[in-house]
Amino acid sequence: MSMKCKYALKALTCLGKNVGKGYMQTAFIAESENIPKKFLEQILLELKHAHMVSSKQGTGGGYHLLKNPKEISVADVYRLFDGAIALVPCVSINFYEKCDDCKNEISCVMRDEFIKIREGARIVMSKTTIQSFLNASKTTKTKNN
Amino acid sequence: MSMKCKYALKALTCLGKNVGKGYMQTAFIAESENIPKKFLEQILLELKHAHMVSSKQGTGGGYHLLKNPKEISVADVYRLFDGAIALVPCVSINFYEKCDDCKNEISCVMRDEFIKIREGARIVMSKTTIQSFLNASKTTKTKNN
DNA sequence: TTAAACTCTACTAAGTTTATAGAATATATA
DNA sequence: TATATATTCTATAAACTTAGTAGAGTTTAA
Repeated sequence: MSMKCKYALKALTCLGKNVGKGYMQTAFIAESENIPKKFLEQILLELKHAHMVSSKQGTGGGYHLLKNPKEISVADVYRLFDGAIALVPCVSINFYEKCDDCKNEISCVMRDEFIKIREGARIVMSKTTIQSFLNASKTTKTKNN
Repeated sequence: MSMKCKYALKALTCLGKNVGKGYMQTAFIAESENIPKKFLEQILLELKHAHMVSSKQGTGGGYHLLKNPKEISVADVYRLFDGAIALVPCVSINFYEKCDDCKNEISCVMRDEFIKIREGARIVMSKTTIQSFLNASKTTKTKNN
């Protein structure tokens, strides 16, 4: 996973703690999550364009979640920043491409197995959401923090 | 997955078809699997250094599998060429590294979830072996080939 | 009017990927 | 022994990706 994608997940989780409390600024998220501010600006903008967050400019502005934390999965964020979950493009659901080196996709002996691997990853990445991270912070974690 | 890793899996499967039939040459594998020959040479050499294949130089030489196809998993080959299966280094079993941006690993709210995601991928990648690909080629696939 | 804060595009250094090139070494066989 | 075959090993390079940085512009509240 790229740093960009990881930063996005951290930023979304940070925003998830603020639901119902108005706008949260880039500078605040950057500092609390240890993310370079200018880089985070780009990331939040991409999340906005993907309709995961909403923003307001000017004094008192910032970002807030546009979706329920339960409805933003690691799979969604991964696809946005890093692309396909599948190991090879020819078994990708959302980023399908023909493999350059494959003569015949139907007769490829690896394809069916790669689909199983994709499903293994896809299912667990779809089940894990921003809410999963928020739940973790409510248990023992906060005591040691 | 890198092309290098995919080529390695294809080469190993090709060698798997030849078990008990002596040596198979790089040039033959390159042509039947559509892999650039000089690139494949490097890959086979790495597989040799990892003790997955054995080789013999000179006329009539080539490569053969050193392990049972059942004992070479996609996870093994992936780790050799592409490194960690985990999405983030701090939850990797074989390639552990501290995350630069994490202040405290214990209190990280994403870690436990990333471990679950790693297990989803790791288990299915470990179950899938060169034998799995060989089995696929024995069923309907060969008819359409 | 000014300061705060997001918006947007361009750029860049470093690292990775996907090869290619060529010389060296080992082996079988004529 | 000479030759062709085939692996071994290291170096190099072009293209692409990643992880940012820079800076000018726009919107908003006070």
